[in-house]
Amino acid sequence: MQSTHLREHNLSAILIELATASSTSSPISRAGLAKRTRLTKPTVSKLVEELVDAGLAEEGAPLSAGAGRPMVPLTPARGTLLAIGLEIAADHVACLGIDLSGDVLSHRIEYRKVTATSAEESIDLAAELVGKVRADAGDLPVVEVVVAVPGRIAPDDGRVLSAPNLDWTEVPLVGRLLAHPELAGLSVRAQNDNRLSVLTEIDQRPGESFIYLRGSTGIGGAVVLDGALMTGAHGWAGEFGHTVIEPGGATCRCGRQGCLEAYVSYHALRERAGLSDDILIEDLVDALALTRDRAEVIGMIGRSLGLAIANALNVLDLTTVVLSGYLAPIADELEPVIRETVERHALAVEAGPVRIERSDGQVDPALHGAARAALQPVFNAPGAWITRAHHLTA
Amino acid sequence: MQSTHLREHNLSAILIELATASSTSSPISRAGLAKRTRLTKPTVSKLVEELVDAGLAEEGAPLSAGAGRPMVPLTPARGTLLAIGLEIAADHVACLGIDLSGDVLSHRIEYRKVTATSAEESIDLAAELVGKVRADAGDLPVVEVVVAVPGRIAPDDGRVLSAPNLDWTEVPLVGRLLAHPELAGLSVRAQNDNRLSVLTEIDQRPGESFIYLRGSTGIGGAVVLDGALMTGAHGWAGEFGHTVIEPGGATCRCGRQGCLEAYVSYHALRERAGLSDDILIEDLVDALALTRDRAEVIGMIGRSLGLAIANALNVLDLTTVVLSGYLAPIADELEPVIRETVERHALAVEAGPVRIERSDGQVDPALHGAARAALQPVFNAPGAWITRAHHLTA
DNA sequence: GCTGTTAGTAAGTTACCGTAACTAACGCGG
DNA sequence: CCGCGTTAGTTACGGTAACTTACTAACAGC
Repeated sequence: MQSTHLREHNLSAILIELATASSTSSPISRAGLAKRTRLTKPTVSKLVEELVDAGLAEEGAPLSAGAGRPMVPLTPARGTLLAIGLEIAADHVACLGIDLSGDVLSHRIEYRKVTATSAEESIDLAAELVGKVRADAGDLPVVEVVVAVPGRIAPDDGRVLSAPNLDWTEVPLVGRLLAHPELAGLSVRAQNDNRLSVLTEIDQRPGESFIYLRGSTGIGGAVVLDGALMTGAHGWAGEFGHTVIEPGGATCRCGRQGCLEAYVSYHALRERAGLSDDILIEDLVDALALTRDRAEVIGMIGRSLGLAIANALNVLDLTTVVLSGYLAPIADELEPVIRETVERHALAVEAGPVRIERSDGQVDPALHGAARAALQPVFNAPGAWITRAHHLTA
Repeated sequence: MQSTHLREHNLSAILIELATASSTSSPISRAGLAKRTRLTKPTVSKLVEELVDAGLAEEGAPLSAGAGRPMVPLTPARGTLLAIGLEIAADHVACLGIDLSGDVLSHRIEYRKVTATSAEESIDLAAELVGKVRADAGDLPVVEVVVAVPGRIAPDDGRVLSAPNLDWTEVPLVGRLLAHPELAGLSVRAQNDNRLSVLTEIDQRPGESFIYLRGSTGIGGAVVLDGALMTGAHGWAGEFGHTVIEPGGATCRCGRQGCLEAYVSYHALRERAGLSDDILIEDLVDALALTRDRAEVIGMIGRSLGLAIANALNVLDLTTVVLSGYLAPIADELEPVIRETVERHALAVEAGPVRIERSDGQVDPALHGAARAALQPVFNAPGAWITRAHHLTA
């Protein structure tokens, strides 16, 4: 490592610590940061000064806590920069602008059947929303734009390879977005919506390791190790949807047999119960419970998930599972079934209890996750951002 | 990070780069190290000088390669320190002493049925072997002693919780080793033998990500991400032996049903074919082929492994699988069967080919891995080792 | 022998962080 | 109400690691 990078590293460590502290517990002081980062007080003071000057951190009013001089609480600055999340989903296009503190500066959403229009129209609409959000926020410097798409994305150029729920194949998403004046000169990245959803969960559980399972039209997921999202060779580590839970079992839409999604995805559950496709994902379980015994429905979903989870736990040796999407509302019902199945199959439980928890996430985790992902450059390299922002405003 | 740690970090980076370069390709020069580590030439020169002075690196004779001044090749020093690996297996106790270059300075092995004697006797024998190896190597400063045990180990105090193949339960292995004069004052750690085996494979594939499967009495394994062994919450991430490949299937020794080990472990295969337990692990497949069609045997093993591998690949999104232990000699036969099973079940193959490879590892990977693990402190903190070694010799 | 090229060294500078000692601002107890 | 202990934060200074620039060393090819 070069000595120049040392400062950047420490600056980043301080800013991250500052953000996690003020989101999980209370604001933190310079002295507190010094303890956490193991840097000395003068060093922290100097770096914090730089962050405050650059509009990345804010001092609050001195706060007394018992004896001693009151601390000056530090928080991530509000309203000084803009990180933009975009979401293109089957039934809506949305744009969210947040600042470094995570506060929402603007939220624009347009409901429409994306499948009913061309991909180009949807992308143009998205670009339009970005323009409105930028205007709402008062033309703050933009860190990055991250787009959430329910499909597979080429890691090199942000091409959407395939997004079945949008009826998209080979759509040059990022390329077309960049062509719009609203996004000219910005850094734009595209990511799978499931992988972005988990970022909001990582915010809630800093530094933890867990398996994330999200039920939507399919079953998405991710693996988080020590607070870092695992990518894998092609960027879909933790996509549990096509884990085989029954060799030679039911045929899945992917053509294989016995996949998890062949049993507990929205489409599989709906079709096997003979329900119409007008039914909303979040109402699915309630609707199924009308046709059959609710315990039976929950049992079936829980056992299928349990098998997939058990194998994942065996391979990864983790102890926490977080249920999200349409699984979150029924997490408490599912928990005993999943637990029983996991304990029957997973070796890991011998070492201690497995925790199956409900995600208490945002309304739209993919959109929020995208916006949060768009903040990353600032947290990873505050110094670089400071010089960049300086050039942008000058 | 503190500025004091910067030097240690760079020293470590240089030493590691030096070791990987001289093991994979040819020796490397100061200028080459500067390019790889992105440090400047003067910085590298200074740090290399420190390594050479401390007996961690060696200069070779100048070597001309085309135009320009010939480079001075640098290699890890040989014969200046001792890292000790111990192995306690069902039929032998072995000790291996290597230096920083990986050269074997001494190898002592005693064949005996460890189950036939008490745990204490075996540990005493191991300590004795350590003494001999230290004498063989000429009383060099010892970095660390790492013990490979086929069982579960308490991470805090090196107690063996259970080692079925040794008939051990609750054996204070590290504690008793430390009580011997041959190991007085040394740093001693115990680790599972499968997890140590993979270290030799990591040496062969620096920086790669892969799944490692080792067939011995059970099916052990590990997950390697970017050259780093994944640990998991309890240190057994990648233990594929108890992955469920057939819900409600054959009963395993662990009490669960349908585990991989219930199908393709040494004991499972041997017992189902009605063979005696005198048969060696490496001869098992040949012996099975006498009772049945060889293709049938290979097919059965391959399909079972394939299911477990497919699920692991789905979860981890990796592309390389390395077969080791008794699986290595038959890897070429297994490959088509595993490939076919994996391609039928794994989603990851859609993005590219899955490579199923044979480990061309050492004769005794666990022992070599243990010795290599005992080198780690030097690579991780060369500066700390230098001052420590200075104290030891003074 | 000249030139271009690559390896390595030397001297001086920059810059980051740590140490030590200070001031600031509080609560508390006499 | 005034010191005293305590915690927060700053100032001044020094050490040290790495970078910059400029050099020498040693080769190949013409």
